[in-house]
Amino acid sequence: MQFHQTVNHLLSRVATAHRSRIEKRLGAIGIHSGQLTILFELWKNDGRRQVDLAAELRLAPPTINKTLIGMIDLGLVTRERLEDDARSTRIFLTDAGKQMRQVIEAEWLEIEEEMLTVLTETERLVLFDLLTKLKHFYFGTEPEE
Amino acid sequence: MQFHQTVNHLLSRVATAHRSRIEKRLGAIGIHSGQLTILFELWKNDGRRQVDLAAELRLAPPTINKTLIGMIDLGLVTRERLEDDARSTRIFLTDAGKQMRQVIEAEWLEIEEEMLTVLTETERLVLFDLLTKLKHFYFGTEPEE
DNA sequence: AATATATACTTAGCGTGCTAATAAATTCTA
DNA sequence: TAGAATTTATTAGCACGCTAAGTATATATT
Repeated sequence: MQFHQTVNHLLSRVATAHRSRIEKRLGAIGIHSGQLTILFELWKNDGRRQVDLAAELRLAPPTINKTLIGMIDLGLVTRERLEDDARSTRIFLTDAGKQMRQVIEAEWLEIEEEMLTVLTETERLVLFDLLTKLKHFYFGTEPEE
Repeated sequence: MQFHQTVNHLLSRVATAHRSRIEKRLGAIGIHSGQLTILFELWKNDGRRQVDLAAELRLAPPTINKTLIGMIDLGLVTRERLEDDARSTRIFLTDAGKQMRQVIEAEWLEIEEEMLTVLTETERLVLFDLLTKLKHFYFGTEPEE
């Protein structure tokens, strides 16, 4: 059988290379891919609970927790216990975390453009559509955003 | 800006979910995704040097090294110093490593099918084509296999 | 031949993902 | 209301990716 000719395998290899490239580009800014994933969520909706971030991103609670520790150290976010439920914490962007958006936005679009140089405009749209379908498969959702 | 509407972001999220799913499925067999990546290469071409595996897969030498240690522990491969160059080692599949192929082959195809249930036959082919182009971008190669 | 450079593997340490197990707080239920 | 079950965050520990630094061997240079 041709393992190498499965979407499975192709996606795996491309994904690793993709993340590696993103890490390298973000590294210059002083940030990591997992941190960015959370920043994206907070930029969209600040002050979420950890468990809600985890659920939204389909990541395990310990993953969120560990990444947040790094982000607190970097001064990107703060944590606050809820008053009406001492189990939970809310995560808030600091000014630094908010301002980071400008720089990352530019970098993110550059990465996007570079990656898509090998595709035509039509192919980009098709790829976006197909990845969206896969995301719905993995996330078990209907279109939302 | 809509970060969430970039291929970049979509690919990142899908990739994480994809790997997570693969890990879960392979876990039942007692193997991990990084190990499988190397197995794929060895099934195609046994007895490679570590540095060649790293180059072929675009992974850093320490990554290969660490993963191989786990595979040796599992009894999937063996390491042998080259006689004519004591710096290098060749990696050989054990019988266990060879026989593993049967089980994984079946599992791999199942995962492939499940993932692609959300796509039509045409979409599958298009996705394969687009991912191939991205792979060439990241790997810096022309079609080879 | 002696030194310098390059190559290959290894070790140490980090971020991102996971599961399992703990601790604390809340909510449910009998 | 007391005890049980659930929820939330955390800690510990693993695999997989990376870079930086170290060691050993091979090759080039002088």
